[in-house]
Amino acid sequence: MANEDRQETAVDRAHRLLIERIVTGTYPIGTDLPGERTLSKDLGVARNALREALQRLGHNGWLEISQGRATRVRDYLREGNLKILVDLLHIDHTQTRSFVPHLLHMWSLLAHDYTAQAVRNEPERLAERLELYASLTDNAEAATRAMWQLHRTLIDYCGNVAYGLIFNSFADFYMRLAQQYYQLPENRERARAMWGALYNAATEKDTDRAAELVHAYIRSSMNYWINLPDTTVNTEPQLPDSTTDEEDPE
Amino acid sequence: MANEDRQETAVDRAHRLLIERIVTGTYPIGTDLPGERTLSKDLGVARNALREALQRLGHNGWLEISQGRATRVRDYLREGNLKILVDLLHIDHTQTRSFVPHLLHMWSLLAHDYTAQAVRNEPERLAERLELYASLTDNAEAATRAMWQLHRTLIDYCGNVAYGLIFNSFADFYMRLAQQYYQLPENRERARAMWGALYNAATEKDTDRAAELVHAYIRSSMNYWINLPDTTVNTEPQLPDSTTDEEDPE
DNA sequence: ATATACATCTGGTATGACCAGTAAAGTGAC
DNA sequence: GTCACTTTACTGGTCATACCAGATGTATAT
Repeated sequence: MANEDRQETAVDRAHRLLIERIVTGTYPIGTDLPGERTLSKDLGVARNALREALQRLGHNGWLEISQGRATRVRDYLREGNLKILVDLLHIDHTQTRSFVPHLLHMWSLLAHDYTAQAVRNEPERLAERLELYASLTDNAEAATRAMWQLHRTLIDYCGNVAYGLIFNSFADFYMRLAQQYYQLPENRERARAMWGALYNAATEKDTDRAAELVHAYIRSSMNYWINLPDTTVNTEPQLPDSTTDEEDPE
Repeated sequence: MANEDRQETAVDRAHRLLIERIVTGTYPIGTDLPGERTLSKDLGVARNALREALQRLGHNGWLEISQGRATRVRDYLREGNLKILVDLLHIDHTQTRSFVPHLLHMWSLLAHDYTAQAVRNEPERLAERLELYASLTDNAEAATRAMWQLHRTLIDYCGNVAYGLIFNSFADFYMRLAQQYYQLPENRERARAMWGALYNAATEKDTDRAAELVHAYIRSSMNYWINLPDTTVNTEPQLPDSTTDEEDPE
C-alpha cells in the first residue's frame, strides 16, 4: 500500500526487522521483547523511531503493549487481523507461498459475489469498460494492470465498500503474483478469453453467468500456483502503487 | 475482547481525534494536515506522541506521509485497507450502522465456505462441541460468546488462516452488535434452533446443509438491522460516481 | 527568460530527562 | 516461619529540544 520505492526509513527498518525476528523465532510467540532502550540500540535506531514501529505493530495485533509490563509477542496468526497477513507477505517469507491457494480460494468467493452485484447494478458501464480490453498490449504488465482495473471496477459498481478495503489490502501482493502469472502467454490468453466472455455476459445482463465466469477464472488460476515447483515467487519490483482509476490502457 | 478499560493514552487520543476530524470533515479527503509541530500543539500532545499516532494511521491507509511534503488525507474508503473500517467502527460514527448489512452479507458468504470445510474436515469434533450448546444459559452475553466461539471453531477446523484474521478484525464490532442482537429472546431462540440443526448436519456429515444453515442464519439476522428504526439504516450503497477522482477546488 | 542558489516549508531522527504503571525484591511485624 | 508493607528496579509513556533531510517556492545572478 505504501510506496516501496523510497529509501527505507528508520521506522520502516525497525518495523521490518521486528517482523522478521518474530517470524523467524528470535522473538517467539508469547515471549517478551527486550526493553525499548535495549531494543532500540540493538536495531540501530533511536528509541523514538522504535516506538513508532512498535505502535504500528501493536495496533495491528503483532504485539501486546501496555505500560509497566514488557511488550509481548502475540499469537498473531490466531489473534491478529488481516494486516498481519499483509505485513507477512511484504517480508516474503517461505510460508507466503502456502497462503496463495487459500487467498485465491477466498477471493474467488468474494469475486463471485461482487461480480454478480456489479453486473446487476451497472451492466452497460461495465460492458463499455470491457470493450477496451480487446485491444490490450499482450504483455505481463498490461495484463496485470488490466485485471486489477477490472476487479477495481467490479467492486466499485457492486457498492460494498468492504470488498474494496479487503482488495486493497492485497494490492501489492496481487501485483507481485500477477506479474509472474501473466508471464506465460497461455495465461494471458485465458484472461482475454475471460474478458470476452464477461463482456458478452454483461451485455446480456446475465449476472449469474458473469459471476460464474470470474469465479471459475480465479479458481483455475489456483492450479498454476499449486503446481509450481518450489522456486521463490518473483519478488521483483511492482508497478507504482497508485490505486487511482482512469488508467485506460492505450 | 480488547482492553478498552485502560486510561486513554496520549497516542490513542491523537489517533482518535485525527480519525474523528477526518471523518467529520475538519480534514477532508485529499487535503493536507497541518504540520506536525502545529498539529501536536493543537491536539495537546507532544510531537513525539503525535507521530506515533500518525504512523499507525499512515500504515493503514488513512494518511499519505512522506518527507518534505505535507501529510495528506487519503481517500481511505477507496484506497485504505480493512483496518480502516475497523478504526471507523471504533469511533462509532453514524455511518457505522450503514455498514452492518454489507458486512453481514460478506460474512454470510465466508461463513458458508468455512462451515462447509470445517464439517468436511472435523465433523466429529465439531458435533462434540455443538453438543455443549444445548445447555447454555439463556442470556445475551452467553449467546454472544457462544456464537463467537462457534465461528472461531469453524474457522479453526476449516484450515484457512485468512478467515480467522478477517474475523478477528471485526471482533470488537461483532461483540457490540451481537450483544444488542441477542437481547431479544426470539433471536436467542433462533440461534439455539440453528445450533441444533447444525449439530444434526455435522453428525450426518452433511457439509452442504451445514453450510447452508449458517449462511441462512446470518442472512436472516440482516433483517434485524435493516428494520431497526433509528437513522441511517439505508442499506442501499450509494457510490459517489467515481469516474474521476475528487478534485474540489474551493 | 532561464537557471541557480537560498530560504523555509515539510517530515525524519536522535537525545536525554522525566512520568507512570508493574512486579519483584527487600524489610518489618506477627 | 509467614504475611503484609515498603522499597526498588524494572517496564512502557510522555515531553522538549536540537538537528538532519527532502521538497518547494522565491529571490537572485546570468
